[in-house]
Amino acid sequence: MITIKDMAEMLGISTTTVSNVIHGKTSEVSQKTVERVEKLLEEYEYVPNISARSLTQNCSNIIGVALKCRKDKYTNLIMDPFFGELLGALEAEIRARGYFMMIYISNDISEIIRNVLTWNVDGLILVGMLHDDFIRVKSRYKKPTVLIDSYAPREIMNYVNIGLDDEKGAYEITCYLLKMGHRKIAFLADNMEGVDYIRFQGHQRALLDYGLEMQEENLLIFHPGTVERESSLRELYCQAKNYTAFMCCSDYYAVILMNYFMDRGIKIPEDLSVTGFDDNLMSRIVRPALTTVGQDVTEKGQLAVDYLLKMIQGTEFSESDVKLPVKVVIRDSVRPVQPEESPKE
Amino acid sequence: MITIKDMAEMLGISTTTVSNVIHGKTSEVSQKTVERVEKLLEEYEYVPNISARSLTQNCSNIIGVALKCRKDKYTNLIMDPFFGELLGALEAEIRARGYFMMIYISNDISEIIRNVLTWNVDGLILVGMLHDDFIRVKSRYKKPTVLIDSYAPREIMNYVNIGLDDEKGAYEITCYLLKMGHRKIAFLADNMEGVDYIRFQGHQRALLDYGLEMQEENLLIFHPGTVERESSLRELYCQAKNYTAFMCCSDYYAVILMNYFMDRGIKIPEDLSVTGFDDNLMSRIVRPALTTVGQDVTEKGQLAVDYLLKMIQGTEFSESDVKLPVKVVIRDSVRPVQPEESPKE
DNA sequence: ATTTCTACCTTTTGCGCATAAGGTTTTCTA
DNA sequence: TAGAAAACCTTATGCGCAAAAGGTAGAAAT
Repeated sequence: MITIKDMAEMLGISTTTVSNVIHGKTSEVSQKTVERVEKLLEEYEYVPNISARSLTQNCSNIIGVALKCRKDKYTNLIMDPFFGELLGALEAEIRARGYFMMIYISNDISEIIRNVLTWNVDGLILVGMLHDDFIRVKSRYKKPTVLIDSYAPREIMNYVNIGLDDEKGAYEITCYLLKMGHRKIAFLADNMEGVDYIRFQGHQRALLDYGLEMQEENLLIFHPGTVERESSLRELYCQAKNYTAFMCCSDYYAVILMNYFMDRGIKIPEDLSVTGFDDNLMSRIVRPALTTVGQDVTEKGQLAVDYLLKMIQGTEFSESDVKLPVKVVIRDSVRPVQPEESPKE
Repeated sequence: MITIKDMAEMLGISTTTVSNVIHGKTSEVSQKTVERVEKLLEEYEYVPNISARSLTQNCSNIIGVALKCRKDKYTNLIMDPFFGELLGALEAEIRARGYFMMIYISNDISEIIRNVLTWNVDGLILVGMLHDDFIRVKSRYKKPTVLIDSYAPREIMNYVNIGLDDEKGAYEITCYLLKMGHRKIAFLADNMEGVDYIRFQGHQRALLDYGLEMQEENLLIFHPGTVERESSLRELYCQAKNYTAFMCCSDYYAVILMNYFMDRGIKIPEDLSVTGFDDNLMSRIVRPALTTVGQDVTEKGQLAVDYLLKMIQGTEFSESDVKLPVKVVIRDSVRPVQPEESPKE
């Protein structure tokens, strides 16, 4: 690793001059000197030491990305492909903008913030956080922050939230189910906060439009990491006969459930219809292909980075809550049903 | 952000004393002073500035992870869930060991190495690299490096390679197909380098054991990012009738292909058997569930980090090529066939 | 009573970089 | 031809931290 000082000594000039060449301030350096320095830069493949630069500039060029994601408890694998997809989109955009990406897969926001401060990270992207995740955050945190698919108290930090029009997505896919004749619909969610709650509201609105009311027993909540358990799935299986359709808040849940049911003889969509949310790779790959709510993950990632850099660079903008459009993607996991038809055994 | 200097001034003591308390060198500081400093550390939530520490220590506590992965060209999404799974495993282990993780999704190793030097990264984990990826690397690169599922020239860097016993895995799954009566087997790979080539060798060995020889036309190569194309899939579809089984070098390829075929009326496994490699989430979720070669991704990630830290800390060890065990996971995508039976139309 | 030791501090230095401030020349302007 | 300006340098400083080296008391050892 050659340093500016090394090169300055080799050429018998000052470090300032070398630094000026590196930063293209060639108006202050003679053509001849520029060439001599550039030759060395090439020859020794100079790369700046960002730690040092970060010290003087008080910024690091790092963007921290924190994922709270469905991660297998024992194996630590990221199971839901949605997160991988999003990560790819974020990474591409962050790099394209000349920044570095540091990731944390955790939902301990205090820990994340410690890391962020430690590294003097320029900005933070939080994915999938809920209100409760923020309660342990003591200090008021002031770094530029963008949330994706999250729900946070406004008091604690100034942020832009990038999400989907979840209410509309849930409304529309519920309408689709209703239009297909379904009346006994189970709503399967991670929790009753954050995006899942918004989706629930959309679901309810659709029901009301059809003169139905949400019954409490139709709301099935399985916290992250529990739906995969045999016991949870068996419980769902036992309840399946009460419904003609399951509306799930993620493709991941939908697919897990669908397979468990199918393995036990429930025919989908003949006996039971299932819908997802996200439109990730899985929904296209399972059979029957999953009817779900589609989104543009690439755009989500790009927008997140875009707003974050605006905040970092101090560009003015007014949005603080961006809702990306959403559309129902009809595939093969829902079949029409006579409204009066009761759920099959 | 409070600094050591700030606190030293507030207490009217030197920065060294504060630093000593922070590092637990309390034998050099009076109990009373220790307490005064600790009170401030708490109160102002001191976090060290790692950029500064990195400068003095000449190490950064960052581990760089570079993925060369099947990424959708236009959307930049990471499509193969295997990478997400691995990323989760790596992140957990890296953090558990007190390091930070910086990721690059790219196959431009020169660029990666630039980043690594710039950040003074302590070590590097490269995933899925091939020999050719290294040709543009000019300088001899000396940082501790662990490769996962890669194939690199030994001259250019000193590394530990973590992989699977690919030869055995391919051998065994081929034997399984042969035992089931298959004789016309297509071998579908990303390329003829790296792990895919090793897998090919295992495949060939199995064929030889059964007195068969690999026919050139049975080797189907689709470079990353091309197999998803309609034209590639159609080409495969046209060739399908020549085979009774497709052996794929990844679950991703297998699943893509399976679905395309099934959508066009080919019954799997009745008309055609398919096998994968990796055993990621998809293989469990598709129907028919995919018969594939299983591995322990968590262990792969843990071992990679483990060896990397050994290299970083200078612990002696002798391995330079670790092959993790592999086992055939039999599911539902292969059916027995009469050896004399010719491929179905 | 002198020396040695220990407990507890501080001063100083430097990591690599950026930049403010300060020099010379040489060239231009009035 | 004096004075200003431009062109091209250098010196000095500090970011936050760690650690080597250098104190200064008072207690213990000789």
